[in-house]
Amino acid sequence: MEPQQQPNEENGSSGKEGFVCRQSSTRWTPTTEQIRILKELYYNNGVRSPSADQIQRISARLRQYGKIEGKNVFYWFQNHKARERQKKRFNTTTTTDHHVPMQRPNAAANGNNSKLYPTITPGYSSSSNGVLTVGQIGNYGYGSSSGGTSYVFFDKKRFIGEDDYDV
Amino acid sequence: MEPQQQPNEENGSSGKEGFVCRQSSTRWTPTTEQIRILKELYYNNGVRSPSADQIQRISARLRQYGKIEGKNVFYWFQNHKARERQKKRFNTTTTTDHHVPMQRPNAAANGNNSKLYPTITPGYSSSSNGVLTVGQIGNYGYGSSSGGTSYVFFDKKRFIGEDDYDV
DNA sequence: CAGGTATGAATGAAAG
DNA sequence: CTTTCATTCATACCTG
Repeated sequence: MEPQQQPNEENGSSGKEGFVCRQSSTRWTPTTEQIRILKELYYNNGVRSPSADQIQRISARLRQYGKIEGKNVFYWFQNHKARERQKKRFNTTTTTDHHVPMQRPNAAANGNNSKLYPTITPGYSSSSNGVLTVGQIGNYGYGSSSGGTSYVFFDKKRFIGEDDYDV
Repeated sequence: MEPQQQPNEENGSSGKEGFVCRQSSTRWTPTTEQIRILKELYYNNGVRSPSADQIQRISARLRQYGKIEGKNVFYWFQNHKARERQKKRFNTTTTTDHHVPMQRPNAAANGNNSKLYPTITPGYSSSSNGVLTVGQIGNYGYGSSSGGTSYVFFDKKRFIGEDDYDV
């Protein structure tokens, strides 16, 4: 289980792109160094959904160890978080019965299960840049701020939930 | 970006759209035709945040190719736009440019103004509806200073409740 | 070579 | 508008 492939770390860093011929055409295959750093960020720093700003920085750092794009980082965190949550989802009600133990929750993998997320490190969040998304930044003139702006105004609930069905 | 090969594209183009095989999912699965049209609208006509009127019309048109609801169209545009922006965000550094470098809604429809979308005509179209579908131009519909009340007044129930009142 | 699993990528839906 | 969640597809890679 968990056949963590160890494709050497030659991929990009100092090795050659010998294998690149095959993989480059398709999806990104992270190197062990990249994975290590990503996990470090995830578990150590509590980074779970990095902002665009952080993604840029992370991908820039990881690029030292191999080809990588911003979206790779983005997806990695998305998936990692989602899968962790997904696995946990199984184990909710009733602790007695749970057959098909396909895979134990990686309790030891991260070790910090006790506290789950070691805080979000309240200090670092907005450290590097001060972008902070204030509503809509790119308000290019077709501003909606004045009138009935977004759809939220007309009852999102109605729109989606459709609780009411008047004609 | 969209190498997504939709394995089920016959959702309505070449057969009964009743059931595709295994579409018991709650989630809308657009057909290739629907996607093609949506992209056409997005890129050719610059439609990015269609108004309620437009949504209704678009969904009606797309319904020919498969089951679809207004909210699907709504979400599609929202997602498409958001993802395009987002992708750009972690790839480009937000250096310089603080002054409306924006993409105009691509009025380039000139010459390409085929009949694909019957109601997109730049002027207006006061048919029975009299909805006035602003196609391109930066004003995405709710720019009217006088009649800007469109949103708050339109019937959202139309989107979801639009079972088959049309035609 | 076939099968299974882990995981990158994509996107619909929705929350904020 | 922005961000996140959930689900699914596609594929790399391990295993027998």
